[in-house]
Amino acid sequence: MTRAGVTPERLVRAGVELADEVGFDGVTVSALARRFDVKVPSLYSHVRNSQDLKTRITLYALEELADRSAAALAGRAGRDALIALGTVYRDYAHAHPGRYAAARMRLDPRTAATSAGPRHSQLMRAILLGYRLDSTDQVHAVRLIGSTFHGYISLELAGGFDHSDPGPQESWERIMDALDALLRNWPTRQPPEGPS
Amino acid sequence: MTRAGVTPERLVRAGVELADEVGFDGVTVSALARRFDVKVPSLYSHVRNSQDLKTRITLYALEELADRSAAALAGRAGRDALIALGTVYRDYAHAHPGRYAAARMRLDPRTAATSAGPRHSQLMRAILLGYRLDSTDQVHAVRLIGSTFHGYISLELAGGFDHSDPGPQESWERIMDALDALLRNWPTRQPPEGPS
DNA sequence: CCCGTTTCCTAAACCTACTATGCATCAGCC
DNA sequence: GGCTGATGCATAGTAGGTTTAGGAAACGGG
Repeated sequence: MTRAGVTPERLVRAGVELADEVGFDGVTVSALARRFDVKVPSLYSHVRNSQDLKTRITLYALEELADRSAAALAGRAGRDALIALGTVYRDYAHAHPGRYAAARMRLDPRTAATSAGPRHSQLMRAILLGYRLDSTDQVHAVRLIGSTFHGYISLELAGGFDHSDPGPQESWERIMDALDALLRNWPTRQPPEGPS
Repeated sequence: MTRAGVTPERLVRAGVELADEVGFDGVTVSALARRFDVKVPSLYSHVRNSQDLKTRITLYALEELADRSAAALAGRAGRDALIALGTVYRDYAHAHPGRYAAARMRLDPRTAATSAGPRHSQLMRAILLGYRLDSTDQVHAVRLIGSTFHGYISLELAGGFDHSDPGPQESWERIMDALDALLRNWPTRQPPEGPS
């Protein structure tokens, strides 16, 4: 009975790859045990339960995505920064759909606080430095950008743009343009009536 | 052995309610059988399998949401229409999170084509009649609006805005303002540099 | 009233999560 | 080199999910 060499770290790594192959929901203790050629209960020495496993995968994905975001944002501001961050998210979701799904899983507040989540908020906020928004508008703008990024990626991955004409890449670029224009010209309050 | 009176329609209705109570993922044939006080295999006379059940729930939710959207859009245009549609989506997601999740499930192309999905596209496009966009920009604008709506609702439901200050209602209103401003002033192409 | 259809059942095969428990192996110490 | 304790992995078993096969009982039309 030679040992398979299971460790929590290797489990998470394998879980991350499994997620990209079969989807985050397909990450089960059983599937992971098969991958290690080990019986299911053996994994419970290394991971508390299925939830714990998924949480670790989520934390891994959040870190990885935050690292890539930080790298992409270095030295960029305004429109460049906006597009760079959006592209990192979108590329990550395409290359690693399981990890992207994992990164969206809700964490309990205590775990979330020590995750890379706050780093993501920081980075998102950094984009706005290139645009002149007062501090209360910044929160709203961050939420708008986050919503649009996530919404677009989510719909695109779900195949929502598959059967209509302009490719998703073109729409993405136009939407980045639109967001940039919006941030440069953020409406002060209830905008006036009539044409511009 | 008095009959329980299970029909596909009643199953879907119950499944829809169950989804709102325990989440769309919690809709299982077993849970539904318990709700009807009937043994699990009995349901397989009325529904092909678990996937079929979920598809039917999705179709129901898509219809219902399209009906509400159409009602809300009647007689409205431009900014009013934009906010009305967004509010319908968001209110629906809050009141019926399970149905909203169901409505986002991917359908196979054949089923999708006969679903209320196309109606949703139509309604979304109708909003843009109040704004002057050329037809290629319309597709991009529809995708932007859809992404932002879905992204915001998704993040809000996932608790993403729970632990920071301005309430989600305020951000939502400001984002509707921003979208309206953007649509009234849609950037023609790569926008010029420099301040506005 | 009786027969066919429908509705629901039991039984059983197979998946996943998880717990309890036990044995084998490895590291370190004498 | 052999003992000892911690660790790695296994077997066994509970519990709940999906699904198929086949059978009995209720309902409804002739």
